[in-house]
Amino acid sequence: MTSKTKAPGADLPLNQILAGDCIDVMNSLPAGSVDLIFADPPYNLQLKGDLHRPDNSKVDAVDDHWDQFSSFAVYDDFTKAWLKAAKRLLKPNGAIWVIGSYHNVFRLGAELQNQGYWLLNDVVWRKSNPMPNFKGKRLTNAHETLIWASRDESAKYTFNYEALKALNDGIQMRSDWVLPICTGHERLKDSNGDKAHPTQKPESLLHRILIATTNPGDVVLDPFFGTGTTGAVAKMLGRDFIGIEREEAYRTVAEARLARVRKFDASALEITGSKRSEPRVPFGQVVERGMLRPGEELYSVGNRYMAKVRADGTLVGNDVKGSIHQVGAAYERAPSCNGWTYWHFKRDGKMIPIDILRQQIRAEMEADHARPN
Amino acid sequence: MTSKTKAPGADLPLNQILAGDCIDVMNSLPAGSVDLIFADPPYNLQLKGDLHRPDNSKVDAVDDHWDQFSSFAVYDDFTKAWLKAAKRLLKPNGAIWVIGSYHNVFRLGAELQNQGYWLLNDVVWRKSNPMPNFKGKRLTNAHETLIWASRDESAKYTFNYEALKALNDGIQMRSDWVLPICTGHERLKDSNGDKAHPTQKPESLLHRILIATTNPGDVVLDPFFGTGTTGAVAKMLGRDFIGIEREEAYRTVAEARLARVRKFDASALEITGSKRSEPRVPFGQVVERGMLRPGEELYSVGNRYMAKVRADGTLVGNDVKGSIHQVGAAYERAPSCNGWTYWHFKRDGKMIPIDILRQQIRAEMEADHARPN
DNA sequence: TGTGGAATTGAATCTGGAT
DNA sequence: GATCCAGATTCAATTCCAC
Repeated sequence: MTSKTKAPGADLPLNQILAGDCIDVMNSLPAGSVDLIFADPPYNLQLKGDLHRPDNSKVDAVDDHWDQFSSFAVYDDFTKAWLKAAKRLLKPNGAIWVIGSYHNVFRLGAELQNQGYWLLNDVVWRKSNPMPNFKGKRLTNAHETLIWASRDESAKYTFNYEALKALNDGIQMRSDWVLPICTGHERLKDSNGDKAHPTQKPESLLHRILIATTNPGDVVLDPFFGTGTTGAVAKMLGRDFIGIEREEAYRTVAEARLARVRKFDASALEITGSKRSEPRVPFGQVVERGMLRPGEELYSVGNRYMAKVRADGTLVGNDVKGSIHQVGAAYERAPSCNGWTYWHFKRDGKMIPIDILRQQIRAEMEADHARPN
Repeated sequence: MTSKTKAPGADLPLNQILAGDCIDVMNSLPAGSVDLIFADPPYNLQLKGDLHRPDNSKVDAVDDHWDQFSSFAVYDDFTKAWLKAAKRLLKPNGAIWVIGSYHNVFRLGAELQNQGYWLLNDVVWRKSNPMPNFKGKRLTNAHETLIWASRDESAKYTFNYEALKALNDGIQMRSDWVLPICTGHERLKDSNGDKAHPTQKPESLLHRILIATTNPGDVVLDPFFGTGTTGAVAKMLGRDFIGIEREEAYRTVAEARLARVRKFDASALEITGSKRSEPRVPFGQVVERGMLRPGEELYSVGNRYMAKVRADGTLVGNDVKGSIHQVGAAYERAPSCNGWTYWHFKRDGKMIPIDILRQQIRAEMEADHARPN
């Protein structure tokens, strides 16, 4: 382990996991010594009873003691304190990433602003495989929010624009990132075979963050280190890290994990490869976008049947309601039907298949993806 | 314009644009009279003199000298005031949507929580055609954030789950919505041919919001009405609206726009409903009507368990007696069980779920209800 | 060893009406 | 307000297991 010429404090405990409360530990480190902070603080979930899936299995909820706060005021005090300690540690051109859900992220963002951090972007992690909403009472909670902020308005923060553009097939990176949640072999297990940490983040997320906003040799601090995803990716990418973790069980898992990591593991670079396939277009989008109006009549192939569009993107015909596919199948007494090619709308006396509209939407998406700059 | 019997205040100024400051106007309206609020508040922190404290005290100009902290405080005062006025207007089961970007949305969300609104989801509007980032210094700002919250934790808010699922081709709607920004003929122009409003929202966004969280006849308030997207979509979808707008120029454009809008057919506004709203059928009715006889045997899913029907509509199995749900739950050692789909009876050697019998009874009730007297 | 179907699982503020 | 209880409710990815 070499001391860094860039670092003001040569005594910086690099590439280690420090035990203890993150505020105390941060305050013990030299000011202005860290390039980037990644922080995944407790979300302050306020869960009531148990939640069961439709098959009656029980959801393994986040009920850990470290996520319990008695009020927003207590949570805000905690947030104020660690953000203040974090700011002191940042170099003048340093930056921070925080991640949260709607339970806590508004409080994080507001306090960042209050303390004079300068918000650069909010970034949405769109989960490709989120947990569904089992009770049908809300929207599927399919994303988390990250906030990227520099130490203050004058900071000359690091942003590797071209590297991110390259990661995104040559198109500039947007503020919404589609990445899968952490599952499979990447998900660390404890000795019982249960998940070692309830909220382990995927390496692909940290990979993108570190590629975007650090350079090799930078010092990355994670005050809520958990099972050490930040440290693992930092090590792979040739960045130095400092982890802080209060729970001994997490530290143990993280130490073992870090020992297994190899620097510049080429496979890490392939994690975020983009998949190109024809995107699914729900018929409802055609209605929402006003390409067809609720009440408008659609006609079947051969003009034998008619059905009307409803505001929720279903069709209603004679005694039949349902999707474009279901109503088509019912009329034809067929087990299935491709509604996109079956149904037509009239324009200037001509019958036009609704698939034209889907192609228009796809063309827009394609044009957007291919737009230069 | 008809007065609504549902509304507590028959003097509610429905389907109009009210001129004036939104806080003053909201405070002049009767409490508990609005089903849904959609709010797109200004997020300009440069405060071009258009924000003032609730007590109307003059705010020191911030355009001459950037003072971040005082400007946040002023913005927070403004947010507090209008959210408080909004909460007073909501019916007990009412809800609110607010939209913002990273400049203001964290302050909005935190204040919603502070005031006791109950956050239901944060929703990401993922723009399919955002403005690119020209300088290459940050990520393309390709989304805005909406927050959906009920008036308080106990509110029985409206959520048309099945309709949204239909809009999304049969898969439950997620918290990230991909919709294009408002362009083309939908984008309103002023007499110079310039865009009439800098942040006109697409009708598709309001369509989804109103389908999701209102029913026909509901009262929707927009305190920052602008060019009236909320009113236009509300009118199309058979909802009543109240708009508040301070700027005469926007009111003029909105009035003209609303005059052009036509309501959709009633049949087109019918949406896919929830099973919860179907009438409850006691299992005892199945026995009373002779569809199953006392003593008849029912078999569980997978044919593993058996129970006998008793004359009072309960079941008796091995050491278990009770409702179809209770006996099913006991056999499965599950916290609950839907007996209607769990139990099957035999006819001609085939296993048929007893839910078929419930559907027959419901169909009879339907036919009976529809029969003219 | 391959393949197809069943089982498992993930940061969750996840019911509602009658009594 | 607390309690009881009918009965409605899931998507994608991975792993496990039977054959």
